[in-house]
Amino acid sequence: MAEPRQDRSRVTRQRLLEAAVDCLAEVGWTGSTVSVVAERAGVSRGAAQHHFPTREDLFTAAIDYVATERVNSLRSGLPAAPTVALVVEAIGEMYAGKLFKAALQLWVAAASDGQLRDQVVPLETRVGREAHRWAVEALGADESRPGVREVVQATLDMARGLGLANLLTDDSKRRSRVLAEWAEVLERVLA
Amino acid sequence: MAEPRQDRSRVTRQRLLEAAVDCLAEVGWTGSTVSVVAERAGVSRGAAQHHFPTREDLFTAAIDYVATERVNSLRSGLPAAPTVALVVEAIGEMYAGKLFKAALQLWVAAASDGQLRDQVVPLETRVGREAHRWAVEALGADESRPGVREVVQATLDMARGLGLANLLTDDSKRRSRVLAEWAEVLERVLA
DNA sequence: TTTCAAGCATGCACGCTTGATTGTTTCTCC
DNA sequence: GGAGAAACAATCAAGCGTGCATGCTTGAAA
Repeated sequence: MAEPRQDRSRVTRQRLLEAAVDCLAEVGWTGSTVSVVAERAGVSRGAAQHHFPTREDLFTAAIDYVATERVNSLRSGLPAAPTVALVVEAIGEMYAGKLFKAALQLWVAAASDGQLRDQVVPLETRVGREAHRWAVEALGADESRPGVREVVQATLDMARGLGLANLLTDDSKRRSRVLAEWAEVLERVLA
Repeated sequence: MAEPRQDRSRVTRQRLLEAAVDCLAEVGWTGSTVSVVAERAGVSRGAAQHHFPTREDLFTAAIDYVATERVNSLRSGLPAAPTVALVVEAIGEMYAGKLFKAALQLWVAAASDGQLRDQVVPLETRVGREAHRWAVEALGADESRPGVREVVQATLDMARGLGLANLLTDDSKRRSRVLAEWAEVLERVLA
């Protein structure tokens, strides 16, 4: 899809994508109808249809948007004094926000939709790789030592699990306790 | 809902519930229409409607069914010689099967459906509690020691995260490596 | 055996979403 | 300033899922 020429168009397009992400996080995949997204974006359904002829077009773009935003939030989020505890906490936050909720909806929808799956899987592996690299760097981990790579991955997987637990109820208090304890264990392992 | 009088009825009802779980795991929440579930169960749509007048009735029963099945699979799954590695592996399996996939669909659907959420949350907390108790017992962990409780929870959360990663692609090889490494760490922590 | 209720099957109407078509406004470039 | 394209708005037909209403079949009790 070519880059639009008018500024107004770019704005509308951007608003549609952001609205799509918001809707994904709040009303889920099937709840995010074109009408709902358009209304949230403050544009008419016809306008949405102009930019994205089909619903599939809209959400393939939205999936890309979610992936890049998640990577961006990684890049800008490295704490100044990266103690292990702070890094672990940051990883926890990464799987607790709106973007994670939106991505979760996409994963689950993609699990039973081959078309969508082919869109989501490559982007998700890319995000996962970036997150891993970020974590290794932030933790100052030496991946050449056996087991270190797996423990870093375990940290990310645990954060994902905590994020999932945080989906239905506010699990932040428990998450903090678990992450704090994990940070101590992780620090000993990495030392 | 009263217990049906005829055996045939109980069988049909059971088949519908099992089909509902299968469909949840395979085609997702919105894909699991009454027609699809009924066809999979080998009964007509009318029969399904007789047992569960509305779709909501069907899936409220299915949610209960999933919860009890998950608890049952816990109870029957304790390894004979519970080394830490075996227990961790068993926990990993727990979040890799069909029941987990079905439950995942329910969680995500419940995230944007207040009605469903009220059904799912209490059952899920119960399953979580059972799983935690089972893990503590199987690991022989001493929860009176500070931090032990959190580490056990972290193990379960990590398994949940790994299960999520296993949703779109076959992640079993990576999971085995991560779990094996974590088992070693966990053993040292619990000692 | 008869009878009646439970179990089961079928068809229809309603609401919703999507994608296409057509008409209207706004911007850009000549 | 005007022509033409891009952006936006409104309406229509088609498909799908649900719920209801209506018959038919089976089994158990009198």
